[in-house]
This record gives sequence, structure tokens and C-alpha cells, in this order.
Amino acid sequence: MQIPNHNRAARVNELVTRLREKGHRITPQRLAILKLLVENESHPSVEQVYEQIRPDFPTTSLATVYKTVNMLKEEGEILELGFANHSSRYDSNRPYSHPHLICIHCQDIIDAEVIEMAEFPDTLTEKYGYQILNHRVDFYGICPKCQMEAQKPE
Amino acid sequence: MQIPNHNRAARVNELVTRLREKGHRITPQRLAILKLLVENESHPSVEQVYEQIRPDFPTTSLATVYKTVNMLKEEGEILELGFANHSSRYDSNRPYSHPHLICIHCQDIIDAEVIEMAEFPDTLTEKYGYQILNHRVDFYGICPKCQMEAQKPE
DNA sequence: TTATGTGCAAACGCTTTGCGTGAAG
DNA sequence: CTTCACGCAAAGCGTTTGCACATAA
Repeated sequence: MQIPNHNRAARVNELVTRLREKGHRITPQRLAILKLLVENESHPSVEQVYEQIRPDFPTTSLATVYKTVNMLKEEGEILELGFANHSSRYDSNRPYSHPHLICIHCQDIIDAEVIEMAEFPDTLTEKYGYQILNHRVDFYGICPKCQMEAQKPE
Repeated sequence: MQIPNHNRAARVNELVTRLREKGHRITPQRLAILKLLVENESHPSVEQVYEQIRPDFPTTSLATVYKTVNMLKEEGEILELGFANHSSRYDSNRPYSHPHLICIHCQDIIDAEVIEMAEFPDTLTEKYGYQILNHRVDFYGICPKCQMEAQKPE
């Protein structure tokens, strides 16, 4: 586990405070979504958040999760990884551009702590005139687990 | 223009030959789509291809363009840039992983010929065990034209 | 008390699919 | 002649929206 549990609790509290300051109400549903997102290292989808929230909030709906997640995105508190023809995945622990490793078999997504992109924006602005705001670096491949399962096919 | 015209014509011919060898039929619609994709440097969407084909093929449909584009993708002849909540964009001139600059105002997409990612896959395999197959590097920002228009707001 | 959030159902946008007709090889 | 492609309409899927009701502050 890369982030200690007490740090996660602290992040939830910070999040609640910051959202309240910005005029957002903290409903039980939202608190549950926040906790789940912060505690979850696996970049969950809205659907997954919804399924895990449901035991505690049986009447909640996908629409509510979507609305909360969009609010968090607009406040810059989560990073959205959108895909064509797949649901978006969310990272609330590192809500800034950073590289990912994505398994094309099981859709596993992990953070890759290797690549430093900091120097590129200036170069790109010089060469192409683009003002760079953020970036996205994804490496697609097969995760170790799927590689193993491919080798013993029974 | 980065790619000379005679090279484009050659690429269309190669494409036709290769597709035929793989058992695909070259219909007039497909030929028109191929030419358009090869001649177009602006990473067009299916919708844009459809609109530009329509004058010559008034009865054609989006479904046909989708099917052709998917066939080309499966044969590795075009690169698909998929986005959540936007239509996919296609590059038939460089059908391999390479970085892009994407304007978040006008959706302009250009190739960025700066970044070399070749050394990263090995590093990532060593560190995370992922077998890397391809990657995607996108820089999001404002293109020069949109920057200028933002400055003179009348 | 009142503005904001919830949750249902309907709508949306892009893409895919089914199927009868048509044409490439 | 046979197989594959076309093109229409319908369906699929993730996401958003409208609105009446509920509730946080």
C-alpha cells in the first residue's frame, strides 16, 4: 500500500473542509463516495463506486454518483481518465497529470512512478506555440497477472 | 505540409495492395475513404470523413465509414485516438504510437515530433512487470490560433 | 427557511449490429 | 457465382438532464 491509512483519513477531512468552503454540501452519500475514492487505489469507475456504495445507500442512483464525481472533477480534487467505449476511471489520490500503466486484458490501472514530463511543456510551446495545460501519458500492455494466466490456459 | 503529395499517392496504392492481399475488397467507397484519410493531416473524425465523402457518395452512411475505419484499425493501417465524450480521431499517416498536441478549445490535433519514448517500456517492464505493447502521450493545451482569438475578444 | 442535492426516468451522442440488397472478385 | 460490403434502421452503452421531492446548513 503506497499511501498510509492515516493520510487517507486526513485527505478525506481536508476534502470535506475544502468542499464546504466552496459552498458544496456534504451529504451522507457524498461522504461515502469521497471515502471510497480516497481509500481505493484501483482507479474505480462510476459503476464500481455505485456498486460499493449501494449496500449502505440502497436507494442511491448512478446519476448521483456521476454528479458527485463531476463536481469533484471541476474542483480539481480527482483526476479523470476517460476512454472511448469504456467508462471513465478516477484517481482521487493523485489528482494531477501522471503516467499510468493500463492492462488491456483486465483493465487494471496502476500509477507509473518513472517518467518525468516536467521539461516537455516549455519545449512544446517553443516549437509549436501551444500553451500546455496538462498531459496524459498511458502505457498499454499486459499486467503480470494476465501474463501468468495466459501461460497456463486450463 | 509535412508529407509530399507523391508519397501520399504511393501510400494509397500500398494500402490498396495490402488490403487486397488480406482478402478485403476495394469498393469505391473504401477507396474514397482511404484517399481522404491519407490526404488529411488533421486527424479527422468519422463524422468529418462522412461529410467529405458525401458529395461523391450521396447514399453512403455513417455505418459504412465506421466499418471501414474499424477494418483499417484492425489491420494496423490507422491510429485511433479515442476520447471520452468526443468522437475518435484518426491518423493514417503515422499508424503507430506517437505524441500529440490537442487544443481543448478547437479540438485541433497535431503531431508532436519531440518526445522519444523508446526507452521507457523496458524500464516499466523491469519495475512493474507489465509487458508494454503501445503507449499514448497527449499534451492538452491551447493552440496558437485560439490563444490569439482569446486576446482580441470582439 | 431556502438553496442545493437526490433519485427516478427520459434523453443524448457516439458507435455497433442485424439484415436484406448489391456488387467485387 | 459466391462471398463480402453497403446502407438503412434499430439497438447499445456510458453519461447527462429535467424535475419533483428531500435535506443540509
